[in-house]
Amino acid sequence: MTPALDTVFAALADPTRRAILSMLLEDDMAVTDVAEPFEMSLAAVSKHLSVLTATGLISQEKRGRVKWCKLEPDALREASVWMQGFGQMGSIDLDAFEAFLARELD
Amino acid sequence: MTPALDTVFAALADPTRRAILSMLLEDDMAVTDVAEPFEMSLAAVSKHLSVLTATGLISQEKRGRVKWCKLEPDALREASVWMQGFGQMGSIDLDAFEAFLARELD
DNA sequence: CCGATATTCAACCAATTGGTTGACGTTTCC
DNA sequence: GGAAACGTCAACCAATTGGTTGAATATCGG
Repeated sequence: MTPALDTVFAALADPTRRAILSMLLEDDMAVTDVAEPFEMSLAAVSKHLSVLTATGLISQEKRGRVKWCKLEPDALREASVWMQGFGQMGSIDLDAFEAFLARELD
Repeated sequence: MTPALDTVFAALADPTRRAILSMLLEDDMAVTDVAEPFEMSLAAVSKHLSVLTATGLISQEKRGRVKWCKLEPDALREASVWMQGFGQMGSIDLDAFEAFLARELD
């Protein structure tokens, strides 16, 4: 089940949540470490992480007393495709785009 | 000035507004015509159009007594690029991507 | 077992959002 | 001039959001 566009875009509308996603691009992180750079309570960051988890943009796994946060970039897929329906990307052939990616990432 | 990611994503989070953008992909439309398919007041749709205008996703021009709404897909650019920083698209070279587009759209 | 660490829960609060209705200003047409 | 069409404004409302604080729950290390 791909996440609904509503919730994905709503999740991305908050700068704190976007920053968290960027941080997780580097590596998986514990909740406390995610919260460290932000000037808000740990509880607030915990809520943001709940939102991201609910939309599927991250996943959380508890190991011992620490809960690890992991980026789930696939959840961005549907939203990304939707956006590509507009503007310069309007007439891209998606298969050709895949092929391009395959070549590029080789 | 490219619109802030905050406002663009927030604008896209509402299904009515996304539907409006899709409609405008076909052609420019008057406010009344935009509102027609929706089961809500004209005033409500007018508000949605104000939000879209404020973020730069559409522009509005009044000619006579009708106000025309026009899609401004460039406003999606920044958000689209941001999203491309994640997932399968993580390591794309943007210049190569542009070149690919140029070839593709030729 | 005890204290420290990691995280969430619950209650609360102010601000924002998405909708309503009714009145209002323009422009058009007969 | 006057009615109808086009659209916004203003006031209001309920629900959601993003934050706070303080208490609660696990888990770890000595």
